[in-house]
Amino acid sequence: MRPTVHDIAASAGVSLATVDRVLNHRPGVRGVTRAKVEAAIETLGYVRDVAAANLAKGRVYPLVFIVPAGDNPFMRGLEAEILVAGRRSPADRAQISILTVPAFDPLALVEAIDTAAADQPAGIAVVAVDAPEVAAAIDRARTTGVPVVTLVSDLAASGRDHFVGIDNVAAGRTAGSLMGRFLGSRPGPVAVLAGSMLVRDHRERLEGFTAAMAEHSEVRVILDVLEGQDDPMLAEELVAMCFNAHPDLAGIYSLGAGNRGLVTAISARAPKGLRVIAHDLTSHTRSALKAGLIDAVLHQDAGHEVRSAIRVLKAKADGVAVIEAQERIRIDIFLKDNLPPEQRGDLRDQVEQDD
Amino acid sequence: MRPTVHDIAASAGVSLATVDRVLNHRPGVRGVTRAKVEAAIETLGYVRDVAAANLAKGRVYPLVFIVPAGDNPFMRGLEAEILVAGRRSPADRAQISILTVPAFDPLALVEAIDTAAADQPAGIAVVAVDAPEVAAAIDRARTTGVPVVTLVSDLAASGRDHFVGIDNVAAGRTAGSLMGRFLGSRPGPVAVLAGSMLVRDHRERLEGFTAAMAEHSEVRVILDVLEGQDDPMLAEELVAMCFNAHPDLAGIYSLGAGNRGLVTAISARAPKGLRVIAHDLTSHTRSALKAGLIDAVLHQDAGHEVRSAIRVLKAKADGVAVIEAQERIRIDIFLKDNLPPEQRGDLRDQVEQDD
DNA sequence: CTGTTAGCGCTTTCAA
DNA sequence: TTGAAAGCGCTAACAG
Repeated sequence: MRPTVHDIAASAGVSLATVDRVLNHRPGVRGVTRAKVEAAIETLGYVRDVAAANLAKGRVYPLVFIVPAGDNPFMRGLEAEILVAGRRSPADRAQISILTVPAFDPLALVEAIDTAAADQPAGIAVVAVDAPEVAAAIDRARTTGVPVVTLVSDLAASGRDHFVGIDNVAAGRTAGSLMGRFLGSRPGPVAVLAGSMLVRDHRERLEGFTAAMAEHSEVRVILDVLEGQDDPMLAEELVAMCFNAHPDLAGIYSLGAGNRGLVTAISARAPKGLRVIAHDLTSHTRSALKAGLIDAVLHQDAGHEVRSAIRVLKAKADGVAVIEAQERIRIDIFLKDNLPPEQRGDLRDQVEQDD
Repeated sequence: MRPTVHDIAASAGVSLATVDRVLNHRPGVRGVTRAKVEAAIETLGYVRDVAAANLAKGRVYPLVFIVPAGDNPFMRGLEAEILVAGRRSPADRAQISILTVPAFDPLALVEAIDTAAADQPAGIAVVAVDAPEVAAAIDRARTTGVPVVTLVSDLAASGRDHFVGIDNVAAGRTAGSLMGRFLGSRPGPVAVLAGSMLVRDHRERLEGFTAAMAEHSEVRVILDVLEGQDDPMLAEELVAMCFNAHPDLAGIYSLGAGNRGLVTAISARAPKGLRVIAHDLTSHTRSALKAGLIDAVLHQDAGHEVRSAIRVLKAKADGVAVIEAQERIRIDIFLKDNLPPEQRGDLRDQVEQDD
């Protein structure tokens, strides 16, 4: 049997309360006493039973997630993952609530943040919009003592405690590296379809993509960015026009949302041998991948992100350090051949520890 | 506050013990009483606090992992992950012990399985060798009531309860698909370096690779398999000979271990523009990826596999169903641009829930 | 500064 | 067939 607080209390010749104080770095223990207890902990190899501690504490962590509304499939998937986490949240003593706000609307976001902070939750996770008012709102929340993490889209200008999301420059580089290998010495320019260059993630992905493409031996023209506003209709139109203007188009990198339009345009008439790389595995990109219309999809696992956000916020609430390297979100690459199984909603009801 | 056993006891007008009996489907409760309790559970929306239940039960799960000895980096990484899981095992009430056995030695493996089963642990996870004696040993253990899962390498011929590992045919297909895209219309044959065609995983990977390559429009010669016995020296030699015999070699797929030798041969003198895809991220493949000697690495996350094995074995021990789709292990693809950070050993000391 | 005591939500003897 | 009471490992009043 592993040692308990009773064992170290006995071994150190003190009471349970004193052991507890030492364990939790609470004040009111003489140096000598503390040393005795620590020695006992050390020699007995004591490790605290976190489950029992939590049970005794009865502490809960009210957490607020703020996500953009709208039909962006990635965001809807993110929300679904938050709900999943919410359903098994009793297990990790988190109480999760979700606030949806109009997309790309700084003022609405500011209001949501202020509202959330007013309830003094244990933490706030927010999909940030890159605006000074938003940064200010985040700073206000933190001043009130509420930890804030940015989710998916960062806002470094704010004093947010942590960013939960992928390294978008690296994602862009990965796409560029893949595209370079896919194209080899095949001639022709490459197009980039983005949502908006006003969004930080998209700018960063483009930057990484361009850099990685430049590293390849073949010289290749990268056309002016097509800004599809994450809107399927507009994206389709822009891509179709691009096909017209560049019949020799060799590749296209879609670094934002609106991939439904992209796929429509491609299946209508794409230049022969066109290589396509897109972001985020959704029902649309998944089926396009299977059909061979898209070659590869870069992905960030929303479930991982949500669980990471919860861990980080709880850690911040407790004033405990976060192991940054451990909370780094992976950039997944999917081909049609390594697609994960489609998760039915009710399967996710089960406890899912990781993976 | 969510309802507790006390609440349902009060609401149903019975004692805690009776509630517990109903909750755990234990006998000795009248039908009417049971119905009353179940009604209360339903209307109050009760969900059991698993942590508290485990605390009260004090149940532990002794689990034995059997892995091959030797300097195969993947296996050593696997063992490291088992140790990591072992260190935080108190949290999930698992008591993990590791048995190492000579690699590719069916008899030694049989003995290890029998020894492990003799202690009547809650479960056994074994990296299987494809031999009838091993299948028989696994069946013996299961007859004794000890659940067994195969890990990384399957043995479907046995009655193992579950296989924890990647779909190796799909992995081969992924490699073939990538290779096909990398090579495009560039001429030249492709070589395959394997450990041994006697191992099931390797056979399956080859099968998938060949199939995927055949699907690509370009006709391409796939050379006879080089069997490197997962031995760096032999692998180096075989690859070097292959370079000699085929100066126009376009690509090489290394589907087993021994990649240190592969990398040495490549860095010595590889045909210009050679595309290389290997398996398993190790220090060797990682640095070769960074150096541009390898284009892509397919990977199975040993940490995920270990945690999945633990979950599955505990579920089997409790006679609870496993959600197969949820326990499916992903095939990861790494380029130099999306490499995960190198985990320092001591970082893994922290609790890592998933991801 | 230190100890006593009750209790978190659940399980488990032992009696009734 | 049912219930009372003790206890899992830890924390948190409240006393001393």
